[in-house]
Amino acid sequence: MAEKYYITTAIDYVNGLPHLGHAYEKVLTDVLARYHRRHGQRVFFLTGLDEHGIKVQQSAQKQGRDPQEFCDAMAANFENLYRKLNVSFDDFVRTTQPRHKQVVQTCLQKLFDAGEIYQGVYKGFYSPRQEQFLTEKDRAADGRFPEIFGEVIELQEDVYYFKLAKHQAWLVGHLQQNPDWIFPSFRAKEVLGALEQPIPDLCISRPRARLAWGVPLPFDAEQVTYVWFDALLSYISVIGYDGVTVSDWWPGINVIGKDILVPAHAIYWPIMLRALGLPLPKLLLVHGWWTQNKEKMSKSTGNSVDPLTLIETYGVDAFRYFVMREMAVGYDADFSSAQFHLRYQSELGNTLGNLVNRAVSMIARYRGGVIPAAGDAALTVSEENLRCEVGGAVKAFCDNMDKIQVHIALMELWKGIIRVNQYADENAPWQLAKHSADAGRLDVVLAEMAAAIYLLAGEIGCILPATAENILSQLGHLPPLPVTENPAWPSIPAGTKVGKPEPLFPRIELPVSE
RNA sequence: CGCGGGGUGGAGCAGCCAGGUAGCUCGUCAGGCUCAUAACCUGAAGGCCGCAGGUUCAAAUCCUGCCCCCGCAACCA
Repeated sequence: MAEKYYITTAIDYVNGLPHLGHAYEKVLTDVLARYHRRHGQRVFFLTGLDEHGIKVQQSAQKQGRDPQEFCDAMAANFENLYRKLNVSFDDFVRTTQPRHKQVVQTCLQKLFDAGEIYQGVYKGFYSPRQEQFLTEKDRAADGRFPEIFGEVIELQEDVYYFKLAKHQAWLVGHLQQNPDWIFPSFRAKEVLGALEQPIPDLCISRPRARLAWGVPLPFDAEQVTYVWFDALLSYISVIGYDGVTVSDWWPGINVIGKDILVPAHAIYWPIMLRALGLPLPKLLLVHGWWTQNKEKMSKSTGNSVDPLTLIETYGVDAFRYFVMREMAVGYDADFSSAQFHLRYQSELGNTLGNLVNRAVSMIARYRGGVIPAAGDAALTVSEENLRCEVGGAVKAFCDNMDKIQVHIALMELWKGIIRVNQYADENAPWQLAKHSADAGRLDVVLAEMAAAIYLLAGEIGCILPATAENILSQLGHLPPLPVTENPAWPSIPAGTKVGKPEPLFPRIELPVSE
């Protein structure tokens, strides 16, 4: 039985439009899912949306819509983007789906019965105008609450709490004993830092009167669950959890942004799972943020990047390539459209696109479009070196993908692509074509180039699925190859006819605004 | 002394956790090629890897201190 690989993205909150950060996370997760699939593993890839909460309820109200209607409309934006990004998710969870809500209720009841949830009170400053509790952070410099909150009153509510504090020591121990549980490792330091302070129990409910848009508590119809308790369970709800057994997909890998590591995924989530008697995720893969001109992206400063515009201009694979290549997994990276354009032009167009184009063109021109069959006997040291080095590039690609170093994996893979360009120049098939005495040699060189590209298309397909398909189609509709560390040199069936040479990444004029 | 990240040839970045020829894209200079998307290939110039100590046969990489830059927090259910 093939090894299983379960991976999830964070579920995005629908109260806003998807941006570069959302797109990046989905592509990263998709790349890992595709890699492991092509590696022969059984993969389940889950993404989805977080749709409950006060913000959604208020936004829906403002538009005079039913919350579910509002969610459906917003969900379409996300799903649309992810489909355009070629994100190969196996399921799409929405926290408003009955299949999810049912599991949330099961978990709540189970934890309530086990004494992990108890009733308490919450007291704080409340703004009726904004319909929200205020915190110290909301105070202006003079200590008063800003005008937009209107009259602020002190309010007390009955709510339910989930016991976090009693699990704190255990969690610290887990982090210390499993330094690789969070990737990159420096993120674990932040968690341990946060855990040096005592953590209060987590309030997990709201009175229904104030917040109707949520999952009702099974043991108190006047309350609904709030925030993370609902959202985090999406990682196990749709793969199957009945309160006793969880689907064998679990545990999996949770891919998240650094903003939701502490406290949600590194504190609430493991403690929830422990209280439920379930294993912790295999890994928390924490990625960084995109900045623009070194500043945090935000709608208010008008510097947010719209992935859809980039996809329309450059194509989906250009976008996927850029975000994978530009960001060192785990760290922040800066987005610049000049850099995007540069990578498109040089690495995609000149290095990869042009290689495929020249190879297919030569086969068309010199061999009537049929990829020549060359026997192994005719091989020279030039082919031996090529095979060795392209094979090395594939291995380096895999090694780095296994370590989730996607940016390095791409760099290594590109060394293989460059090597094929070098091979072409080294053997100059356009010269061989001038003399009939060199016909045999020309066959070998053209076949070798085609085979090398065929092999590399397998790895390319993990990152750039549409491009890989395009390459295989231009090479005569070859079937995709699996990805392995030590691949055999591929053989192409005799008589395979190449397609019409089409540039993979046509040159694009820089936008005038640049 | 709050927590964390960063400071690497002209630009932008990898490499650092698992010490051992300083890598990638662009730019510059010189040459080659003409199959190909004005693309491709070769060679060269250009780095005291923020500063100062320490460990080591060996440090961009580990340890200590300092200087800049950037995020996150500072009783946010």
